[in-house]
Amino acid sequence: MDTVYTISELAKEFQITTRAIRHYEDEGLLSPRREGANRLFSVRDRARLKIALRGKRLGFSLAELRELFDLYDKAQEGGPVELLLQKLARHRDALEQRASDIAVMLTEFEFFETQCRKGLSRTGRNAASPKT
Amino acid sequence: MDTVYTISELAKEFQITTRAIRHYEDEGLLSPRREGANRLFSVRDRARLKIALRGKRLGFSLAELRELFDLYDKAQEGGPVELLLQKLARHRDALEQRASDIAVMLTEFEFFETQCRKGLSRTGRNAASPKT
DNA sequence: AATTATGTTGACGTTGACGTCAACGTCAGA
DNA sequence: TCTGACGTTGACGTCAACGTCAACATAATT
Repeated sequence: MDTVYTISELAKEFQITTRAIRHYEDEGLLSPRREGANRLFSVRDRARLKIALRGKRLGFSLAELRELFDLYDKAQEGGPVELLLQKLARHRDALEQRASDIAVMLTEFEFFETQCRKGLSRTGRNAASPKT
Repeated sequence: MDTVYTISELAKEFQITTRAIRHYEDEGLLSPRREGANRLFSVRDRARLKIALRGKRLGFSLAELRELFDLYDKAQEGGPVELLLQKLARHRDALEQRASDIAVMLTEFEFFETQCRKGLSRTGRNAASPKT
């Protein structure tokens, strides 16, 4: 299997526009080969797109995602491993920050929900709602 | 204590500009009272700002955050609880989606890191890098 | 031969989230 | 009194991430 995808196939699969995909290419996130003028996306391209969309949902910019992909690429070649791991660490820190943010928000939600179910206790609270 | 904050105090504390804070007010995320023309932020405002910034890091738009705050407010009043919980559920789903995204990315990172440390095994892999 | 589906490259438009002035008020301190 | 330091309201600028054309090519269908 040497599976390839057209631009509209990927667009349909991931629920995005072809325009967006072309934009991601412009930004260096994808590099499909060409058959004439037409783009042909490999399994690898598809995987990167998936990763990119995941990253986007987490608020990473296209530039940051490009950085990340560059890391992946450089690791394939071999080079200053130390530096790679260091950059990776920065990305992971960003991720763990987000993980912690999510944890906090989820507990806030829990709180809110129980408050809500509790028949809306008219206990003159001031609240920004959950806690600070 | 009836602590209040000036705009620049909050700006300094959260490492953002006063412009950003005013913008959040324009978007309905904050509603400081006024002393003359000057804004006076309450503890509640501060809490909301904190929540907002956390939300932003997770890729929520200001509009979405406003929605969330509206939920909180409506719960304080009392009303169609069912609808509230339903809307809240949507927000929580979005959060849990992100949580799962993070989990995936973190394992990808682990993989990448070990690959990287492993002396960069020149095992002709193709890889988008980690897995699909 | 004409239509339809799918693709391409410009290039300008839009939206969100602010940045960056300008022009002005207010008040404490030298 | 004058200079900062801090605040205000416009209003235009900017940047990212696409949207939305137009104008065209190619290939398969009818």
